[in-house]
Amino acid sequence: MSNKQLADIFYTIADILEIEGVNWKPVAYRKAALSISTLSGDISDYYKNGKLERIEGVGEGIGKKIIEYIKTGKVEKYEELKKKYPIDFDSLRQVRGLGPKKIFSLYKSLGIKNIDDLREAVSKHKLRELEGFGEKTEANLSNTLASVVESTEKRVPLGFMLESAENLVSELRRSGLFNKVEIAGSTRRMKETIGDLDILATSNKPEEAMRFFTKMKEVSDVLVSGPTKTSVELKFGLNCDLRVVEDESFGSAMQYFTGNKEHNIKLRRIALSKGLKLNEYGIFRGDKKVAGESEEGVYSYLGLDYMPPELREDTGEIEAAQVHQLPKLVQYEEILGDLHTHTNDSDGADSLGELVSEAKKIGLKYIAVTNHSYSLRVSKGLDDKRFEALNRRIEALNGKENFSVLKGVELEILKDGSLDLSSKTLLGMDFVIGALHQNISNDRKTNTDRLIKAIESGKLSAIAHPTDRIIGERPPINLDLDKVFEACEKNDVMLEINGYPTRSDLPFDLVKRASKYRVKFSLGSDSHRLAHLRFLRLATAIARRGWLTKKDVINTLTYEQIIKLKR
DNA sequence: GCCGTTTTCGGCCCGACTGTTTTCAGTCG
Repeated sequence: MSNKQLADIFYTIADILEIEGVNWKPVAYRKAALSISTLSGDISDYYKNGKLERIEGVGEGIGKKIIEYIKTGKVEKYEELKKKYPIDFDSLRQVRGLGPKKIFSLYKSLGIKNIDDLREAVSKHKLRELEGFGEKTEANLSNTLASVVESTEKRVPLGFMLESAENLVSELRRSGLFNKVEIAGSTRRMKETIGDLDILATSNKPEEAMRFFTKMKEVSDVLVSGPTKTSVELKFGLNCDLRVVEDESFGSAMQYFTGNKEHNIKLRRIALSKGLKLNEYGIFRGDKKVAGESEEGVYSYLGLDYMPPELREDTGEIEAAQVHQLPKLVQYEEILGDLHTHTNDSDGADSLGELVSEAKKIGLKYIAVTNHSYSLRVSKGLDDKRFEALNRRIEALNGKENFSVLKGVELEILKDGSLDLSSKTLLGMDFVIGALHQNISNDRKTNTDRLIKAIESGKLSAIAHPTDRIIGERPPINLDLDKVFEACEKNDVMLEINGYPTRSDLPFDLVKRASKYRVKFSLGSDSHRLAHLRFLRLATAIARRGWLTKKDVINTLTYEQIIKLKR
């Protein structure tokens, strides 16, 4: 049972209802499906807590079907519809260019039920005869099918491609063909993973500019090309849309293409309720354009405070902006140091000296060196004695050239919740991050009790990457997070926001949830080599996406202030 | 089927591109 399976059921119900010509219900089912597939916790937890109808797009009817699914593993309405239309919508939907109408048309005329049937029909050139299809469509489908397997759900962690994206934009700017070029979309919102790259530009020579873009060395294929919109496939494994708009519409276009979709839809509803029309070209009263040149102008005309892109997820920011209650988010420049790094004393690639000089170079004021403790053998964890020696080396470096190093450890929390180093060693540390790395596939209570025992030890400064998820590899471990947050509040233990791209942990929605408790957050890059220090920026982005302010984040404190926080 | 400063009925975001068709339906974001 999973959120995704349930979401797929609702997507399929939506597709079938659309085929049958039913109005609006498909919209409702899709909306619910989207909400469910992007939920942070398991859907059955929402049911247990009586919060099903708090999920956006879930009302009485869909709520009943969710309960039916949780209790029986099935949704009767779905089973009925599937009997009538035995089509594998889940996989066919993934094929670019196929929507419910075309899928049904293929089924009705050729009996195509799944991807294999489709492959065969395409290879026998059967599609070109069908009404509404043609040779071009058949050829496009043939191309798409060749890559359909690897292309499904290929979201990439933001941190791994942010620099490439920024380089691409710099290259466009250097061409001299554009007036403005900016990154939009989920990259601008600093979402933890991105599915494609959106770039927005203005130009006096749009055709020439588009041609330049399609010929760039980073481009491997051109998917769509028009005067205002061009989509390409990039060699570093992402699709990229470039849109060119007029300068006078740049603000509303930035707003529109930054999203997210739900945020935009809500904005348009607000515009409608004020007798206005909002689109990517501006705000219009009748035919008269009343805003659109700047993004601030768009929000302010709708009676809203300006919202930093990181907040635009439709998780309450619009409502807060209406009553001027948006938080003043922690700024990237306010982060003075990195509180999670490794050297080659455990599993890092570089020496203490190299790490320190690189950190200084990029403008940090301090770092905590937090190597692994003894029991994490695969990472060459240090025992009490080796930490003692390392800490002497750190002390010798300290305070020189306006830079400081905190003596730290990423400490293994053992199977029974006890700690991996002696109390004496831990008391000599400036920053202790407790972590679960091993024996983590236990039940919820076992995991939660183990972590809480460590939190109550009085020896921890923070919990490292609290959910332990690895994006694309493994789901979060089974934990009662509210109990964990509560224990952190009681025992003055911080929560880490780990900016390493495949961790991004805590995730932003849980940061927001945790901040309802009186807890502080520590940011760390989890650097294992010099180039990783840049991931501190991503941890800051998650903090901002989780609505944190300067006072919530201890990396805004100076070294002297942090060591005074000692346990 | 959902939802509410349009509030328990009557709306539901909006435009670009493509391919097929010759004025538009389907798909996508």
